[in-house]
Amino acid sequence: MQSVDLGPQELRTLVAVADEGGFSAAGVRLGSTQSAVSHAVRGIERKLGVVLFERGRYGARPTPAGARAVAHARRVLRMLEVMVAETRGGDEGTAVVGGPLRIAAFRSAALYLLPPVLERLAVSHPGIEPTVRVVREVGPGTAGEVAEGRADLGIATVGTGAPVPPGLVGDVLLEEPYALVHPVGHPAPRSLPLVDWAENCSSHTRAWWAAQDWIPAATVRAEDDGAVLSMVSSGFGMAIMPRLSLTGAPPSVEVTDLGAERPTRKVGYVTTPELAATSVVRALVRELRAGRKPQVNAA
Amino acid sequence: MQSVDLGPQELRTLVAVADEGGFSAAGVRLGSTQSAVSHAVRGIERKLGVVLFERGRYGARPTPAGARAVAHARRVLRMLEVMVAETRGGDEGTAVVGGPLRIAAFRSAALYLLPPVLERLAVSHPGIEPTVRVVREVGPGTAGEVAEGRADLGIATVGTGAPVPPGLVGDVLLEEPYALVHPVGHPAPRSLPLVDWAENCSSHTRAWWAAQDWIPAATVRAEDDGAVLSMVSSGFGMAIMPRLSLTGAPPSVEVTDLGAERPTRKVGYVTTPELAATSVVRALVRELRAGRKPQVNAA
DNA sequence: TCGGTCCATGAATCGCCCTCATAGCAGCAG
DNA sequence: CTGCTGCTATGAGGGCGATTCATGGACCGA
Repeated sequence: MQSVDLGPQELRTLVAVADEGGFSAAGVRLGSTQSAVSHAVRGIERKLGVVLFERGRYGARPTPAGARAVAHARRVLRMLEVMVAETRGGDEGTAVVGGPLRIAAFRSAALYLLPPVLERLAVSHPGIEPTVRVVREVGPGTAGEVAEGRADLGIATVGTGAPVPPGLVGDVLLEEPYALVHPVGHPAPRSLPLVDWAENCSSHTRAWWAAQDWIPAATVRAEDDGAVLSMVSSGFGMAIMPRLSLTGAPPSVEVTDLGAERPTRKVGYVTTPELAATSVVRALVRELRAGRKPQVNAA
Repeated sequence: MQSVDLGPQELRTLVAVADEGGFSAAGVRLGSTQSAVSHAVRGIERKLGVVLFERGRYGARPTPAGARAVAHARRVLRMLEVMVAETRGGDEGTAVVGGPLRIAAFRSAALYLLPPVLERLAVSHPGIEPTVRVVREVGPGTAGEVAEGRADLGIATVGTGAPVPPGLVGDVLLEEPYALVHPVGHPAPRSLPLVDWAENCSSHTRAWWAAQDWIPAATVRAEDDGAVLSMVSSGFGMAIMPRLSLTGAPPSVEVTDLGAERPTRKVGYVTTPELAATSVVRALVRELRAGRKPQVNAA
């Protein structure tokens, strides 16, 4: 109960096992051996008094307690990194802030919303090295990536319920309208099949659809919003898409506003509480907010 | 530049040196020796490439970089604690939350605002062991305690400017009026000397004083609000005090409302972003908010 | 100059963590 | 059933980092 002390190497071991799905692979990843991993995991489990991984012939899977431990481990490791970076760099404001910054974003945000923001960030804070990872906004989505410690900040669509998931912090950046998109010059676009994609959270548009007096002739599913747009542009169908996904729309499609009652969705950022206080994340959030107004209007 | 790995013992060493103000005392606190501390600090400084403490004959004082490192170290250590606790205990909600909870509060909050809240907390979460430390609300005050990692949550008077200091999170719990307090039955209380105390943030009352057409005959300073009240009750003078400080006022004093234009002050809680996500802190905040309305009315 | 308080330093030591080698276990193919 | 191929578990031994002990140096005040 006293010697519960988890060192960075132990934390890294937990993360590696969870990521690699097995002790042997984790050993390789850590540049160490399977035996070391086995010893370490057993030691940690003994210290905590909890079984963290279910061992099977196919490797190791985290138990519920193990999953919690891994998520915390990732965060603590990240904090240690940040601590080193912020201790070295002078005081925020008087000196350079730098280091890696892992962003998780859904496809259209990564393609159209982030680039100008990151450009400004590169100017104001050249030391920061952002990496953007595109994540499907289904299930836990980008917020899940952040909660699991795999990303520092996520760009997420915020649902109608809680603005951010419990245990995380964040804010809404912009509210964007959905619009009808169809092949340019088509005489009766509403007669075309509706193209939809898995990520498209129908909760935003459901109320609007219910109020409509027409239903689409057919519905086809595409891989993602980019594919949807490409199908529409080739004349195959029409779609109801958020403005952000229409940023790079080719001239072969026409975008029609849906009027006053059009559905909208909110896009925001999510981060962990401990990272929200760090200067790298703060810098990015500042640029995100700075781009807020223009983005909304430009949409 | 690669092997930068700070273990829990090293982090604890940093914290101990900062707290104790010297290597020798830190060694004692850690149950270890001065030599170990010296070696450890030197090693950390070499790893980080930064001098963390100024050594002098009087001991060791943190450099600016050292202060940052210490603050981060406290937070990381706390995160490790939380990690252990939340990994062991089942999922929040399905299992008991428990463990120590360090609260910093100014005097009157500790005496009158917290007790009923902690009582409810003890009922709803018997596993939590709160400790309350009374902190002078001057300089960094309770928020400083939280920022420095010496407390998990602080009860603070929120100034007119930012609701919470940068890097921290929190919210306002109640807004309470100031009132005139004087010896019971005194014919002309305003002719008595005004008793004031160092903690009393005059920014709340300054505007009100400026609008008054009388000034006190004299001003004397007392140690704290308790001493002020005691001086007033013994007939020595009168005072302008927030309601919270008047909760336990004896019958020998009389409280007079200051009317519609009376000054008020806001009282809130402050915590670090990473602790705000913790189940223990969340439990306390829930009880604090639950007590909000009744407290305002009862005041 | 002495006695006290600090921190610094070098060599010896202790303990932890890792490696190596090996064992155990489950599936699968013959 | 046997041998092969993934896994993980385990015990013995070694290396290296952390701690200690003993000492030295700097500074201050009496």
